[in-house]
Amino acid sequence: MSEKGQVNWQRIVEAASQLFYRKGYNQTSFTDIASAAGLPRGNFYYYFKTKDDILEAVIQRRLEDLRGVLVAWEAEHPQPRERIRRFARIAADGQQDVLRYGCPIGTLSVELSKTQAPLQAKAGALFDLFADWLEIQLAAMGRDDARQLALHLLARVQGLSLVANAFSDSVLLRRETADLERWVDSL
Amino acid sequence: MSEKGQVNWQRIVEAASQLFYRKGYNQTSFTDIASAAGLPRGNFYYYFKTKDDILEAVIQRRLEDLRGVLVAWEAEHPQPRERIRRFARIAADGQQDVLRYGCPIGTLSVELSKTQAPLQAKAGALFDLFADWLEIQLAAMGRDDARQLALHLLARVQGLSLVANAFSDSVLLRRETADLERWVDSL
DNA sequence: GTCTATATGTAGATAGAC
DNA sequence: GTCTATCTACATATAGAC
Repeated sequence: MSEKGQVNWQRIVEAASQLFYRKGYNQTSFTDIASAAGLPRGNFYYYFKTKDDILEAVIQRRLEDLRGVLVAWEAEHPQPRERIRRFARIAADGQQDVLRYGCPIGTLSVELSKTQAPLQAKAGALFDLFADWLEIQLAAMGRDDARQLALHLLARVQGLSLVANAFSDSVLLRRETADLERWVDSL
Repeated sequence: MSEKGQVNWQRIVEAASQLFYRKGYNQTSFTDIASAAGLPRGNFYYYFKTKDDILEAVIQRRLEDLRGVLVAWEAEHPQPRERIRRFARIAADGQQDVLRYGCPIGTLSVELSKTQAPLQAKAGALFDLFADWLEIQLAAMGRDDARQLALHLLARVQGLSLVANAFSDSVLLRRETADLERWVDSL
C-alpha cells in the first residue's frame, strides 16, 4: 500500500468515525463519507468492500485511540482511585458532544443491537476495553467484587449520558457526575 | 371515520410500534409495517401522510398505555416508596425484551437524537411522563430534591438497561435492579 | 491506484382506477 | 375507503476507462 493510499485510508476512517457518531451508522451514506473525506464516491471501494468493513476499521481505530487515553490516565494518576474518578468524569468532560449526540460507544451499541447483532458484538469490544481496565483498577484497590463494580460504573455513566442527551440537560450531566465521583470516593 | 377505518388505523399503529422498537425507526420501512399490519402498502397513506405522522401516533399510543400502567401501580401500591420500587424493577420486569432490544423509550430517544431532533423532542414526552410521576411520588415522601432524585432514578434504569443489552447479561440486569431497590429503600 | 458511469434495489410518496 | 401502478430520489455496489 502506497503513501497516498494510506493517507486516503486514514481520511475515510476518520470521516466515517465522526459521521457514524453524529448521524448514526445506518443514517450515514457512502456519499456522506465520500464528501467528508474529499474523495469521489466510487473510489473507496478500493479500500473497503462494504460499509460493514468501514465500521470494523472505525471500531479498531477507536480502540487504539481509547487505549491511548487509558495509558495517559495511568501516567497522570498513579492511584487506582484517581484513575477511576477520571473515568467517572468522562461524560462531563465531553459535555458538548454528549449533550448533542450521546455517548459514542453507548449510542453505537444501541443502534447496532436492533438489527445488526454481529456488528454490535464487535462494537462491544469498546465496552470491554473500559470494563477490563476499570476491573483492574478496582482489583488494585483490593475489591474482590471488581468486575461488578466496573460494570456498575459503566452503567451509571451510560445512564447519565443518555438522560442528559434526552433532556439536553448540562446541569443534570454535571450533578450526576459529581454524584458518581462521591460514589467512587466511598469505595 | 368508519369502524373498519378505525380498526385499520389501530393495526397500523400497533404494528409500527412493535417494529420501531425491534428494528428501530429508520430501519423500519413502509413495506415492513404494511406486511405486519396485513394491509397493502399504498393503503395507509390514507391514514398517515408521512412516516413521521405514524411515529407521532405511536408515541401518543405509548403515552396512553404508560398512563394506564402508572394508574395500575398507584392502585396496587398505596405507599409512594413501594410505587418507586415498582418503577425501579421495570427493566428486570421486561427482561427478555430489554436484553434483546433495550429500553423502548431510551433506544428511541438515542436514535432520534442523532438526526431527527424535532421527533426526539416529541418522544421526550415519554421520559417526562415517568419523570413527573416519580417526582410526585418522591415529593409525597417529603423529599425536597424530588426532581433530581427522579432523574437520577431514570438515569440508573436507562444505564442498566443499556449495558445489560450490550452484554446480553441477565445477571447484571437483576443485580443492578436489586442494587437500585436498595437505593430506594435508603431514601 | 483513481475516478466515471452505471447497475440494481428499495426507500418514501402520489395518482387515479375501482 | 381501498388498492394498484408508478414516480422520484437515493442507497450500496460494480465495471471498466484512464
